[in-house]
Amino acid sequence: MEFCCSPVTEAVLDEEEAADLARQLKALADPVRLRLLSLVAASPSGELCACDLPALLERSQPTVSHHLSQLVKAGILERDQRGKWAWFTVRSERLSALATALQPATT
Amino acid sequence: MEFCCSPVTEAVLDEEEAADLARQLKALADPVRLRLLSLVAASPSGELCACDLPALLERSQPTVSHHLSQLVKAGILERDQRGKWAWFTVRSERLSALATALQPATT
DNA sequence: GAAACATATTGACAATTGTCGATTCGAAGC
DNA sequence: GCTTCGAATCGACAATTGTCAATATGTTTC
Repeated sequence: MEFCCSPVTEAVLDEEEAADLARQLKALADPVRLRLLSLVAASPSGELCACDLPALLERSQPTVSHHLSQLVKAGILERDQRGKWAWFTVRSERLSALATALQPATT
Repeated sequence: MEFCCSPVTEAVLDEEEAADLARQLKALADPVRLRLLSLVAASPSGELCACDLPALLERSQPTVSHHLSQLVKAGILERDQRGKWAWFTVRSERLSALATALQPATT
């Protein structure tokens, strides 16, 4: 599963490209996950401990864990286990690839 | 409902921004709608008649109509009724705004 | 206005999703 | 090895979604 996809406005997506891009966009298309992402991205150190997220997001620990794994599975967040805590960072290049896929052609 | 949102990586999204951005991304997060979008965007004239879409997408007419209205409601496509046919164009500025919302900070 | 045809709406249904409580897994420290 | 505590998984449930067949709406032409 590599960096998907060429801009949607450039050429007609085939079924596979469309499915792949849809899968990644779906991972982002949830308010809790978007806030989660922005919390990690905007944190001073660029990383956040999972332990702080239930309070910040006002969701239960299992729910937060579920959303975290969705974002990791989609390649948007990266998980790093340090001792008993799990830390998360944004994979900017993946986010950037998605932004490019949506960017209209520079015509 | 205006152009949403500032980049997710720039500042922590509040609930409302997150919900609005999620709503728009959700409109894109489907393979049929992504192919639909790319068909319209990549068409030589920049527009496409709804009448051609069921065949191109291999979906029933009601299903295509459903997806079209999702994209229009999200502000990503624009509908133009000309006689008995409905023509669709991409609202590039909206797509561009979404791309910007995902673009990581230029750090 | 009646017929023809393009598109939207309705109704139904299976599949997926977001959520939480309860439980399990796993790593540190004793 | 046992305890502690952070995080993942399980089970359940309501809500949403993608799909199509059937029907309705709207526009053009006769």
